[in-house]
Amino acid sequence: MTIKEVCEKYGITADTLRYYERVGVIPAVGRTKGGIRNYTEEDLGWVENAICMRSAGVSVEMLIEYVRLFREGDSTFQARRDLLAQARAEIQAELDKINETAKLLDYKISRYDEAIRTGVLSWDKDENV
Amino acid sequence: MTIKEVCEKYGITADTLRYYERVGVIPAVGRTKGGIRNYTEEDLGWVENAICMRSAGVSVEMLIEYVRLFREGDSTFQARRDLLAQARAEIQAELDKINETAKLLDYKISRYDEAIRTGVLSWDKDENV
DNA sequence: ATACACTCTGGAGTTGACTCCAAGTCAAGA
DNA sequence: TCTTGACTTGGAGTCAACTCCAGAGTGTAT
Repeated sequence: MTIKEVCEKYGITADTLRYYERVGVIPAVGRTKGGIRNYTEEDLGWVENAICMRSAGVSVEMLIEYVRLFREGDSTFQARRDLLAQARAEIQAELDKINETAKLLDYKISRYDEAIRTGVLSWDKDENV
Repeated sequence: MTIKEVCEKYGITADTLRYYERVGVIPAVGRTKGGIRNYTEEDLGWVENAICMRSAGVSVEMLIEYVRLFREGDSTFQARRDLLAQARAEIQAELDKINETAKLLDYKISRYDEAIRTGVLSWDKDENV
């Protein structure tokens, strides 16, 4: 699969794919004899994984570390598990923060709706913005 | 309240507080006659709000727009409500993505745990990394 | 009144994660 | 073979959101 096809499949730019490979977010992709990238199913698995993790805010640095450990082989199983667990904990913290903010936003929006509905366009003085 | 006290209260740097004020994430803070910031309870409400929204990934740009609308007065009630609703939708999308990734991570971690426990350090060939 | 910690401003620098570009190479169709 | 569009690399540029700095002013304790 060419880089263009991979881009279209995942809605990502070729520059980003090359960047991911260059810095090690995904392992090196095989090439044709002319030097052009030829993505295998396994490569696509790595690409998919990178996109999924990045979309959740897992850092590029952490993904690089994971690939590095993966390349070192079976002796890094525990280290890889621990890295994933760390990523999991980080995104859980993120989830908690976002949920809290979501609740606050829901409250604020309901207060605005009420104010707009009743025509009373003011807050209690003890209430923040 | 001085900037230092606000920093300590919220675990944020003075530079960030001044930055937020300079770009308009929070409205201008009152000063002593010598020109030193003196945060009121209302200012703290804005600071708290900014920190909460930023921690959930709401953009600085959106917070600036909210403060701008707020300063324009009651005629912007609907616009402010809509902006909050937009922020709410954005963080919901973020929540959905993170939850999806969390599930994948949980699965991967359980697979690693199983592999480590049984001593069988290999995946099925159809399974990605 | 002097020291010392704190604060001010404007502007430059940093970080993470891309994103773009130039100059050259590759490959499929006419 | 020639053209045209896609691909290559290395390196520079961009963007959001801070973060740091120099040089100057403030304020309080001795």
